[in-house]
Amino acid sequence: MANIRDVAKQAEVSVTTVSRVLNQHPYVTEEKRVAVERAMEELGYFQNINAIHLSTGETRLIGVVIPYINHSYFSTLLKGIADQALVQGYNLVFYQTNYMKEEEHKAFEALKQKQVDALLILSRASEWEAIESYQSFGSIVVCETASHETIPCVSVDHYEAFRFGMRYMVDQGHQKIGYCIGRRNGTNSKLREKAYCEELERIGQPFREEWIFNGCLTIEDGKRVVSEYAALNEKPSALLITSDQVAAGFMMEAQKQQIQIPNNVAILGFDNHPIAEALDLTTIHLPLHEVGVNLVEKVVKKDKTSTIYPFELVERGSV
Amino acid sequence: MANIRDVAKQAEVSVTTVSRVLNQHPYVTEEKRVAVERAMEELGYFQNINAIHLSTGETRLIGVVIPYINHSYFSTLLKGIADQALVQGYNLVFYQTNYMKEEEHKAFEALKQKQVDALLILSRASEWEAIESYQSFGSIVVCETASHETIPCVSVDHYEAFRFGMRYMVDQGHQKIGYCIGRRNGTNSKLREKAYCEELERIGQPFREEWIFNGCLTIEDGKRVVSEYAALNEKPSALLITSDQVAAGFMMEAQKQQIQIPNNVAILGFDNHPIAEALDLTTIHLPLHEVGVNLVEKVVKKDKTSTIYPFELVERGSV
DNA sequence: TTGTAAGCGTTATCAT
DNA sequence: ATGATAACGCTTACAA
Repeated sequence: MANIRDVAKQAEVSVTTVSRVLNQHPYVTEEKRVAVERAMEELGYFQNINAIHLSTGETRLIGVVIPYINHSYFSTLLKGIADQALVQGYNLVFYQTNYMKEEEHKAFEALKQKQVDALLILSRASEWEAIESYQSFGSIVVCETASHETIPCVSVDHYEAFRFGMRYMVDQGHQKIGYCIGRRNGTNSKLREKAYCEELERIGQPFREEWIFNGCLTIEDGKRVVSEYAALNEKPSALLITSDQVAAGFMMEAQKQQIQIPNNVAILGFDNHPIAEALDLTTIHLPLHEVGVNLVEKVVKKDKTSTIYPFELVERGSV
Repeated sequence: MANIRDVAKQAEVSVTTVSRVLNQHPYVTEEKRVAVERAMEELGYFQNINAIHLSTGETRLIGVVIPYINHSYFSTLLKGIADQALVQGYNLVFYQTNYMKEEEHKAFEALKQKQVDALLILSRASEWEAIESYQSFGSIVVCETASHETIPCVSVDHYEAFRFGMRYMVDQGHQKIGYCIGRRNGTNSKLREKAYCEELERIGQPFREEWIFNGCLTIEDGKRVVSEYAALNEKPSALLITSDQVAAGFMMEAQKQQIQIPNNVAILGFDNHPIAEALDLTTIHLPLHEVGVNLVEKVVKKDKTSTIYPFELVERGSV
């Protein structure tokens, strides 16, 4: 484990000179450079990155706060993040939180302790205030529709997307509309609930608690919803499902139970995951990969502005 | 940015004492502990983790080499890894490689430079020799069936699983069997090809290149294979598909094209992803979450042994 | 039980 | 162009 001093000694130069060739600074003669390079070779020298981190106060590491690491929505986002991190020469450290504030807190502390230069929060349980109090330790960007005064956000406009979905269903002649949501008390979800209520009001329909299916994240959840739906006395004729995975689970199970889509119930998914095309599921395309890319760009540039990405309806056969 | 010396001064103790309370060492009186804690409070002190890393030579970071971050097989593995890392108090740094040796090399260098304490290689393009040459810098575990002399491996027995799948198809009366594979030249894939050829020989069937579908990773690939299959003059009556995602893509597209499963072609998937149950896909269950957990346990314990996990047939309606 | 001081391996400032 | 030397902030012998 030779260090920079050993190399300097071996090459008969100062550590500064070694550091200079290491960092390709100008002002070092070809002669010395060669000597240093030979010494490094001979000693099998390599840099200790932690010493560099300590000295520079930078790590070129971005922390990513993510509830579930193998969830289709998040892993699409992640792909964009990872692709762009590669481009920018950053590495990623993952903090899988399961929406536990305690785990999110660990990520915040990592920023504070300079384990990472910056933080990307893909979804959160913590309050804005908690995040705000850590901003002085590094750049933080949140993947959320809500725009905060001082914390930059990048996301899709989930409120508008949902409202658009509602109107689309109404335009197709539906009045009795329910929906499936991942985590009802999440920020984006509250936005969607707001859009839902507003549209219901607009078309003069009552709010029916039992038409909101909560905890919908996976294919299995979609299957479960079919049973819940089937057990309903009064059934909605249309369902907005905020994840194509869940919608897919619903469709596959519905087929088994002879529930016809869209005849018995129309389905609108969100994401435009490949599974949607395979199942001929009408869905709202969300540019998640681009959001991921932008998240990294913003956090690296320390860009304090927020960006909202557009969504797009993809009409197929489920509505 | 107060440091440990500032705290020591403020509390009127030595830095060692501060370090002791920081690391909850014994041999520090309640009185001093309180004084130190007060000083830390007053100064808003927090540790700089890079200094700790430099000093201890440890980071409690595990590097994960992964080809694609949003691929169902890998993200299931990842979930197990992340869950266990949480338990063990390690964080994860991701090196998404797209199977580029150059990117894998970066991860190896990170280990060498002590950016991470250990490395988990979920799949690789690099040679064994390359990996071997980095073993002296930290614990490395590879997720692969092949057992290497000195490099510990944890995986499912892909050879046996595939062979079992072949025999199962044969037992169900199939003689004309093809298969879909992700990356034909991967280690696990070669093992599967070996099993394939051996079984073909056993039942006296010729090897048909055109019955091997390569590059099958996603739902879309499964769809594509349906077209390729449909275009075949002589068609296999059974297909082993080494990923449930691909199998799902195949099944959904097959249904559109009125190809009946299992009547026209029997399908056997691998993984037992939730999508398999939803589609009534017969599949071979691979305990990927457990593999992920074991990968972390092994790398943390510096356990040099290899472990192979059992698989299990899940019979449903596609064969 | 507490403290002094020597690392850990860099980078960066300031001379020369 | 090159080099001393002081940070960076912590841990850990060793001494007391």
